[in-house]
Amino acid sequence: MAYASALQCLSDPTRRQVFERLRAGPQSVGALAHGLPVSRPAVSQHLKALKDAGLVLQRAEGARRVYYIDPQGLAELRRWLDRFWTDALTAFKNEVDATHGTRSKP
Amino acid sequence: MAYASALQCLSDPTRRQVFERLRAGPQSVGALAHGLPVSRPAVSQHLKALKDAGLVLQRAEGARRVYYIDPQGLAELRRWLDRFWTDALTAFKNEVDATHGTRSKP
DNA sequence: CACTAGCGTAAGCCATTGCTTACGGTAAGT
DNA sequence: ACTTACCGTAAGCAATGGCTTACGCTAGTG
Repeated sequence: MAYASALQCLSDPTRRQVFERLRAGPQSVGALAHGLPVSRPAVSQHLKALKDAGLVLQRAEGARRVYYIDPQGLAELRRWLDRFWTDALTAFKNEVDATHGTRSKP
Repeated sequence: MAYASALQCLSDPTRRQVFERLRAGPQSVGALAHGLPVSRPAVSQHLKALKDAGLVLQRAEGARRVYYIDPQGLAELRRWLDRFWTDALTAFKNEVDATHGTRSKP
Protein backbone atom coordinates (compact mmCIF):
# COMPACT_ATOMS: atom_id res chain seq x y z
CA MET A 1 0.00 0.00 0.00
CA ALA A 2 2.34 2.66 -1.29
CA TYR A 3 -0.56 4.91 -2.20
CA ALA A 4 -0.69 5.94 1.45
CA SER A 5 2.66 7.72 1.39
CA ALA A 6 1.84 9.13 -2.03
CA LEU A 7 -1.38 10.63 -0.74
CA GLN A 8 0.35 12.08 2.28
CA CYS A 9 3.00 13.61 0.06
CA LEU A 10 0.50 15.25 -2.26
CA SER A 11 -1.51 16.62 0.64
CA ASP A 12 0.93 19.42 1.33
CA PRO A 13 0.33 22.40 -0.99
CA THR A 14 3.97 23.37 -1.38
CA ARG A 15 5.02 19.81 -2.07
CA ARG A 16 2.23 19.43 -4.56
CA GLN A 17 3.45 22.61 -6.24
CA VAL A 18 6.90 21.09 -6.56
CA PHE A 19 5.39 17.96 -8.02
CA GLU A 20 3.23 19.88 -10.46
CA ARG A 21 6.22 21.84 -11.68
CA LEU A 22 7.82 18.55 -12.54
CA ARG A 23 4.88 17.73 -14.74
CA ALA A 24 6.31 19.87 -17.53
CA GLY A 25 9.56 17.96 -17.47
CA PRO A 26 12.74 17.24 -15.48
CA GLN A 27 14.20 20.06 -13.44
CA SER A 28 17.07 20.72 -11.09
CA VAL A 29 16.59 21.61 -7.43
CA GLY A 30 17.69 25.19 -7.90
CA ALA A 31 15.38 25.69 -10.86
CA LEU A 32 12.50 24.32 -8.83
CA ALA A 33 13.27 26.47 -5.82
CA HIS A 34 13.48 29.56 -8.02
CA GLY A 35 9.92 30.80 -8.19
CA LEU A 36 8.63 28.93 -5.18
CA PRO A 37 7.89 30.86 -1.99
CA VAL A 38 10.17 28.66 0.13
CA SER A 39 13.91 28.23 0.50
CA ARG A 40 15.99 25.77 -1.46
CA PRO A 41 16.55 23.36 1.44
CA ALA A 42 12.79 23.20 1.88
CA VAL A 43 12.44 22.15 -1.74
CA SER A 44 15.18 19.60 -1.21
CA GLN A 45 13.29 18.10 1.70
CA HIS A 46 10.09 17.98 -0.31
CA LEU A 47 11.90 16.21 -3.11
CA LYS A 48 13.24 13.64 -0.69
CA ALA A 49 9.73 12.98 0.56
CA LEU A 50 8.44 12.65 -3.00
CA LYS A 51 11.28 10.31 -3.84
CA ASP A 52 10.66 8.14 -0.79
CA ALA A 53 7.01 7.95 -1.78
CA GLY A 54 7.96 6.69 -5.23
CA LEU A 55 6.57 9.70 -7.00
CA VAL A 56 9.79 11.12 -8.46
CA LEU A 57 13.15 9.87 -9.66
CA GLN A 58 16.54 11.50 -9.69
CA ARG A 59 19.61 11.62 -11.86
CA ALA A 60 22.94 13.35 -11.29
CA GLU A 61 23.93 15.82 -13.97
CA GLY A 62 27.28 17.16 -12.91
CA ALA A 63 26.86 18.96 -9.64
CA ARG A 64 23.15 19.37 -10.03
CA ARG A 65 20.47 16.80 -9.31
CA VAL A 66 17.72 16.60 -11.84
CA TYR A 67 14.37 15.30 -10.62
CA TYR A 68 11.56 13.97 -12.73
CA ILE A 69 8.24 12.27 -12.24
CA ASP A 70 8.15 8.51 -11.78
CA PRO A 71 5.22 7.19 -13.83
CA GLN A 72 4.97 4.09 -11.65
CA GLY A 73 4.09 6.10 -8.55
CA LEU A 74 1.32 7.87 -10.39
CA ALA A 75 0.14 4.58 -11.85
CA GLU A 76 -0.31 3.00 -8.44
CA LEU A 77 -2.25 6.00 -7.20
CA ARG A 78 -4.42 5.78 -10.27
CA ARG A 79 -5.08 2.09 -9.76
CA TRP A 80 -6.15 2.68 -6.18
CA LEU A 81 -8.43 5.53 -7.14
CA ASP A 82 -9.96 3.61 -10.04
CA ARG A 83 -10.71 0.62 -7.87
CA PHE A 84 -12.22 2.90 -5.30
CA TRP A 85 -14.25 4.59 -7.97
CA THR A 86 -15.82 1.43 -9.36
CA ASP A 87 -16.54 0.06 -5.89
CA ALA A 88 -18.19 3.29 -4.79
CA LEU A 89 -20.27 3.45 -7.95
CA THR A 90 -21.62 -0.08 -7.61
CA ALA A 91 -22.40 0.53 -3.94
CA PHE A 92 -24.14 3.72 -4.93
CA LYS A 93 -26.16 1.98 -7.59
CA ASN A 94 -27.09 -0.86 -5.28
CA GLU A 95 -28.29 1.62 -2.71
CA VAL A 96 -30.40 3.46 -5.23
CA ASP A 97 -31.99 0.20 -6.36
CA ALA A 98 -32.64 -0.95 -2.81
CA THR A 99 -34.09 2.36 -1.65
CA HIS A 100 -36.00 3.07 -4.79
CA GLY A 101 -37.36 -0.21 -6.06
CA THR A 102 -37.82 -2.70 -3.24
CA ARG A 103 -37.47 -2.64 0.51
CA SER A 104 -34.01 -2.01 1.88
CA LYS A 105 -34.41 -4.11 5.02
CA PRO A 106 -36.59 -7.20 4.55
CA MET B 1 -9.43 23.30 -7.26
CA ALA B 2 -11.37 21.18 -4.84
CA TYR B 3 -8.99 18.29 -5.29
CA ALA B 4 -6.68 20.02 -2.83
CA SER B 5 -8.99 19.56 0.13
CA ALA B 6 -9.83 16.07 -1.05
CA LEU B 7 -6.17 15.12 -1.10
CA GLN B 8 -5.58 16.59 2.32
CA CYS B 9 -8.56 14.67 3.67
CA LEU B 10 -7.38 11.35 2.29
CA SER B 11 -3.87 11.87 3.60
CA ASP B 12 -4.80 11.01 7.15
CA PRO B 13 -4.84 7.22 7.71
CA THR B 14 -7.78 7.20 10.11
CA ARG B 15 -9.86 9.46 7.91
CA ARG B 16 -9.02 7.32 4.92
CA GLN B 17 -10.16 4.30 6.90
CA VAL B 18 -13.49 5.99 7.54
CA PHE B 19 -13.78 6.77 3.87
CA GLU B 20 -12.90 3.25 2.82
CA ARG B 21 -15.52 1.83 5.16
CA LEU B 22 -18.05 3.91 3.31
CA ARG B 23 -17.04 2.23 0.09
CA ALA B 24 -19.18 -0.78 0.93
CA GLY B 25 -22.23 1.39 1.40
CA PRO B 26 -23.90 4.03 3.58
CA GLN B 27 -23.34 3.85 7.30
CA SER B 28 -24.22 5.73 10.45
CA VAL B 29 -21.67 7.47 12.62
CA GLY B 30 -21.95 4.97 15.43
CA ALA B 31 -21.58 2.03 13.08
CA LEU B 32 -18.47 3.62 11.61
CA ALA B 33 -16.96 4.38 15.00
CA HIS B 34 -17.60 0.82 16.13
CA GLY B 35 -14.51 -1.05 14.99
CA LEU B 36 -12.28 1.94 14.53
CA PRO B 37 -9.51 2.60 17.05
CA VAL B 38 -10.75 6.12 17.80
CA SER B 39 -13.66 7.62 19.68
CA ARG B 40 -16.99 8.51 18.14
CA PRO B 41 -16.44 12.28 18.23
CA ALA B 42 -13.21 11.73 16.33
CA VAL B 43 -15.14 9.92 13.62
CA SER B 44 -17.66 12.72 13.61
CA GLN B 45 -14.91 15.27 13.02
CA HIS B 46 -13.44 13.18 10.24
CA LEU B 47 -16.84 12.94 8.60
CA LYS B 48 -17.22 16.69 8.77
CA ALA B 49 -13.88 17.12 7.05
CA LEU B 50 -14.84 14.62 4.37
CA LYS B 51 -18.14 16.36 3.86
CA ASP B 52 -16.50 19.78 3.56
CA ALA B 53 -14.14 18.33 1.00
CA GLY B 54 -17.05 17.09 -1.07
CA LEU B 55 -16.15 13.46 -0.63
CA VAL B 56 -19.19 12.28 1.32
CA LEU B 57 -22.85 13.18 1.65
CA GLN B 58 -25.23 12.89 4.56
CA ARG B 59 -28.85 12.11 5.16
CA ALA B 60 -30.83 12.13 8.39
CA GLU B 61 -32.51 8.89 9.28
CA GLY B 62 -34.37 9.57 12.47
CA ALA B 63 -31.86 10.43 15.13
CA ARG B 64 -28.95 8.92 13.27
CA ARG B 65 -26.97 10.49 10.47
CA VAL B 66 -26.13 8.20 7.61
CA TYR B 67 -23.07 9.08 5.55
CA TYR B 68 -22.26 7.85 2.08
CA ILE B 69 -19.72 8.53 -0.61
CA ASP B 70 -20.29 11.42 -2.99
CA PRO B 71 -19.32 10.21 -6.47
CA GLN B 72 -18.70 13.77 -7.62
CA GLY B 73 -15.84 14.29 -5.19
CA LEU B 74 -14.17 11.12 -6.37
CA ALA B 75 -14.79 12.10 -9.96
CA GLU B 76 -12.98 15.39 -9.59
CA LEU B 77 -10.03 13.70 -7.95
CA ARG B 78 -9.96 11.24 -10.79
CA ARG B 79 -10.03 13.97 -13.40
CA TRP B 80 -7.12 15.75 -11.77
CA LEU B 81 -5.09 12.58 -11.53
CA ASP B 82 -5.87 11.55 -15.10
CA ARG B 83 -4.84 14.92 -16.45
CA PHE B 84 -1.68 14.74 -14.42
CA TRP B 85 -1.06 11.27 -15.70
CA THR B 86 -1.29 12.13 -19.39
CA ASP B 87 0.79 15.25 -18.97
CA ALA B 88 3.50 13.40 -17.11
CA LEU B 89 3.56 10.64 -19.70
CA THR B 90 3.93 13.00 -22.64
CA ALA B 91 6.66 14.91 -20.83
CA PHE B 92 8.35 11.62 -20.10
CA LYS B 93 8.13 10.54 -23.72
CA ASN B 94 9.37 13.89 -24.97
CA GLU B 95 12.35 13.64 -22.68
CA VAL B 96 13.20 10.17 -23.85
CA ASP B 97 13.02 11.31 -27.46
CA ALA B 98 15.14 14.39 -26.82
CA THR B 99 17.81 12.56 -24.84
CA HIS B 100 17.83 9.50 -27.01
CA GLY B 101 17.31 10.54 -30.59
CA THR B 102 18.20 14.17 -31.31
CA ARG B 103 19.79 17.02 -29.43
CA SER B 104 17.93 18.34 -26.42
CA LYS B 105 19.08 21.96 -26.77
CA PRO B 106 19.39 23.17 -30.36
C1' DC C 1 -43.03 14.26 30.63
C1' DA C 2 -38.75 11.88 31.98
C1' DC C 3 -35.27 9.01 29.86
C1' DT C 4 -32.30 7.04 26.60
C1' DA C 5 -30.01 6.81 22.13
C1' DG C 6 -27.38 9.13 18.68
C1' DC C 7 -24.57 13.17 17.09
C1' DG C 8 -22.28 17.58 16.67
C1' DT C 9 -19.32 21.03 18.81
C1' DA C 10 -15.88 23.28 22.08
C1' DA C 11 -11.75 23.28 24.70
C1' DG C 12 -7.42 21.50 25.62
C1' DC C 13 -3.41 18.57 25.01
C1' DC C 14 0.28 16.42 22.60
C1' DA C 15 2.50 14.78 18.36
C1' DT C 16 3.52 15.72 13.79
C1' DT C 17 5.51 18.57 10.41
C1' DG C 18 7.02 22.21 7.36
C1' DC C 19 10.21 26.08 7.32
C1' DT C 20 14.51 28.42 8.34
C1' DT C 21 19.43 28.99 9.29
C1' DA C 22 23.81 26.76 9.49
C1' DC C 23 27.00 23.47 8.03
C1' DG C 24 29.53 19.87 5.15
C1' DG C 25 30.61 17.82 0.89
C1' DT C 26 31.13 17.21 -4.26
C1' DA C 27 31.68 19.12 -9.00
C1' DA C 28 33.19 22.64 -12.21
C1' DG C 29 35.85 26.84 -13.33
C1' DT C 30 40.02 29.95 -13.06
C1' DA D 1 44.84 24.74 -5.46
C1' DC D 2 41.40 28.24 -4.58
C1' DT D 3 36.93 29.65 -5.42
C1' DT D 4 32.28 29.28 -6.71
C1' DA D 5 28.05 26.73 -7.76
C1' DC D 6 24.93 23.25 -6.29
C1' DC D 7 22.98 20.36 -3.15
C1' DG D 8 21.80 17.23 1.12
C1' DT D 9 21.43 17.07 6.14
C1' DA D 10 20.99 18.60 11.09
C1' DA D 11 19.01 21.32 14.59
C1' DG D 12 15.58 24.23 16.22
C1' DC D 13 11.22 26.56 16.06
C1' DA D 14 6.42 27.77 15.26
C1' DA D 15 2.19 26.14 13.48
C1' DT D 16 -0.98 22.68 12.10
C1' DG D 17 -3.79 18.88 13.23
C1' DG D 18 -5.84 14.75 15.32
C1' DC D 19 -7.55 12.80 19.66
C1' DT D 20 -9.97 12.96 24.05
C1' DT D 21 -13.23 14.50 27.54
C1' DA D 22 -17.16 17.30 28.46
C1' DC D 23 -21.30 19.44 27.14
C1' DG D 24 -25.74 20.49 24.56
C1' DC D 25 -29.28 19.39 21.34
C1' DT D 26 -32.79 16.54 18.79
C1' DA D 27 -35.42 12.16 17.96
C1' DG D 28 -37.66 8.35 19.59
C1' DT D 29 -39.59 5.46 23.91
C1' DG D 30 -41.74 4.31 28.42
